[in-house]
Amino acid sequence: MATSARRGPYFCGIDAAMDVVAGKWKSLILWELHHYGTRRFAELRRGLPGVSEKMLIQHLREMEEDGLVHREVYREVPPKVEYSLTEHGVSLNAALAPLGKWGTERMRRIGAEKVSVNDAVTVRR
Amino acid sequence: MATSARRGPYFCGIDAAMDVVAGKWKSLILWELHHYGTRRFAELRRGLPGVSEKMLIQHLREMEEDGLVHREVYREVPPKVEYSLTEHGVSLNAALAPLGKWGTERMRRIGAEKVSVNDAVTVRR
DNA sequence: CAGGATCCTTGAGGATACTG
DNA sequence: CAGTATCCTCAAGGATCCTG
Repeated sequence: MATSARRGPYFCGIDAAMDVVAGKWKSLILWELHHYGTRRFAELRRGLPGVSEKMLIQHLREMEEDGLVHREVYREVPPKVEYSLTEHGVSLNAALAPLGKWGTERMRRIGAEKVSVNDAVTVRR
Repeated sequence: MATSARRGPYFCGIDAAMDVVAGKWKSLILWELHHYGTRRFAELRRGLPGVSEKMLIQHLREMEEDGLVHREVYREVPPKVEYSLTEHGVSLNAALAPLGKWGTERMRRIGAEKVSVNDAVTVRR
């Protein structure tokens, strides 16, 4: 099994929350699922420019295991799987909002660019 | 120079904030400095059981560079250096509060332990 | 006391190819 | 379409020793 959250022991609440949010794309997945309500695998893939299939599925599995994401499988051909947030996922997303605001403000302060879709793939150091 | 924040481009505000908070001990340093107002190097070291001197100074330097921490040097013998939060550091700490609350709630849900001082050194995988 | 300088381990994340 | 399975890179973090 791939790496998931430690599930403690933790130094404090932030430590416990970061444990679940850590991972390059998790906060983005959270945002995407919150924004669209429900998303298929390929849709998420397109929504997160630069993510590999491996990392996407790995993060989704971990978030499912951590009770943030619900995975709904439709037994059809071709396969169809829909991801959505659980109530814990929704509440985590809400708890992240102030941090997001702070970050946006910081971007303005230091004059940081937003990543454009075209160079998204090569953008992260 | 050791690794610091990317300073963009970012996908979103959370991305930008996480960039600055990432690092194993940064949120703890933030909390410690906020709680005590001002702390010396050795005091921080004792307050963060398990941190190495290298990581502590590295994180402090990065946080200083990112405008979160103020470093005050007293030209005495023996040396004395005091660290404190800038107003940006204080506001970041405030923005982290809801996440901390969420994490505390999660710890309660999954029955995670708080790390005790004695096993703190060996606790993180 | 408050760091610097080095060397080393480990695991997150990436690239690529394959499958039910 | 929605994943698996491998192999590989690279940098965060740890251990240890040294210094103004």
